[in-house]
Amino acid sequence: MFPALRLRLSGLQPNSNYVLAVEVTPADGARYKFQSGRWTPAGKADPEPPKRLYIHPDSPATGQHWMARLVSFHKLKLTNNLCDKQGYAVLNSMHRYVINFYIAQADQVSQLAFSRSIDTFQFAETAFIAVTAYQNDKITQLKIDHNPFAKGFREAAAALRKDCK
Amino acid sequence: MFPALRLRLSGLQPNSNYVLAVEVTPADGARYKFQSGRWTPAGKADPEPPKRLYIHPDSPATGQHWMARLVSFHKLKLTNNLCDKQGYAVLNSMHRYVINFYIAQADQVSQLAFSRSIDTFQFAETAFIAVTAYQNDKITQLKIDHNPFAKGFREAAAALRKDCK
DNA sequence: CTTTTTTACACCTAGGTGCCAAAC
DNA sequence: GTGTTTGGCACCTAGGTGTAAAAA
Repeated sequence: MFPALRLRLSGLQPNSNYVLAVEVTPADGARYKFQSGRWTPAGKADPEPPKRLYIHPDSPATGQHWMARLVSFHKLKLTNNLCDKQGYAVLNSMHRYVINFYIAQADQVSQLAFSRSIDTFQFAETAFIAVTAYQNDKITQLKIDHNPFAKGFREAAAALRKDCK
Repeated sequence: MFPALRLRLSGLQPNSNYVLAVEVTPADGARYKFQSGRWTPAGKADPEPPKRLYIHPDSPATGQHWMARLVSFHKLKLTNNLCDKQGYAVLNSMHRYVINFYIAQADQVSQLAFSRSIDTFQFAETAFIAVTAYQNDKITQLKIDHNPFAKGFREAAAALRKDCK
C-alpha cells in the first residue's frame, strides 16, 4: 500500500508494552463503477473476504518505542486474490475502504485478544477505492514522484530514455 | 543459512494441524580455534545468547500439506549480532551447533506451548561450526556452485571477466 | 461499445553472495 | 607472527513500479 499509513503516537505509558495493528475495512456497502469520468455507486457490495488483522512487525514494544518515532505500516500489502496465503489484506476491486487502527496494551502478540483495553481509531483521510487501473492522474503522479520503486518513470529518467533513441 | 535444512515428512495425520519449528542449539560445551589447519576445541564455550525458536512460515498447516512437499527452512537466518531484533538465530562464532527440529500438533502457532505432544528430532548431519571466514575450500565451492546469490563466482562468469580485461 | 482485469516489459530498490583488504 | 572480525566491492536474485496492449 502506497503511500503507507504513518502515525505519530502520544499518551502511551512509556514502560508498558503495546501491540499495534491495522485492518482494511469496507467504508460503505456499495460497489462502485467508473462511469464517464466519475466514481458512482452501482449496486450492493460484493461478499467481503475475511478481514485480516495486520500486526505491526515491531509488536510488542514499549510505549517509549512507539512514541519515539513515526510508526509506519509500509509493509502492509494488498491483493484482490481470494486464495492469497501470504497474509496480504484481501480486497474487492471497485469497493471503498478505510483503515482501522488498533492499540492494545499487551506483552505478547498472542495476548492481543485478552488485552484489557483495545483502542480503535479510524481516520477519514485513509479512505480509498481499490482499483486494477488508475483513474486519477494526480494519484499516478504522486506515486511516480514519491515511491522509490517507480523512480524509472520520473521526468529525468523518461527524458533520458527519449534522448537515447 | 545455506544449504537450507530440508525435510521429508511421513506418518502425520492428514487432517490434523501441525506447527513445525527449528532451533539452532550448541552441539557441545566448547569454543573452537582454527589452528595450523585444524579445528580444535580451545576452552569452555562462551555464554550462549538466548535461543530463538524459528517457526516454519507455513505453520499451522495440515499433515497433508507438510507431507505433500519437501519442507524447507531456507528463510532461517543466522547472525553473530547479540542486539539483533530481526528474529535471526543468534550464534557465537567459533562454536559448534546442531539443528533441533520440532513437530507440534496445534491449530494455532500461539497454542504451540500447550500442544499435547511435541516431537523432537536431531540430525547429526546438520551440525556445523559458526565462522566469520571460511576455512574449507569444499564448503566455499559448494556454496558458489549451489547458492543462487553466489552465481557471480561460478566458473563461466569468472572466465568471462578475465576474457574482457 | 465501455469498463475492468491480466500479462509482458524496462526500470528500479533491496538485499544475499564470496572476495579482498584492513583492522583487530 | 597467527587467528578472527569487519567493511566495501562487483555481481547476482528477488521482487516492487507504472505502462501499454491484449484479454475479458
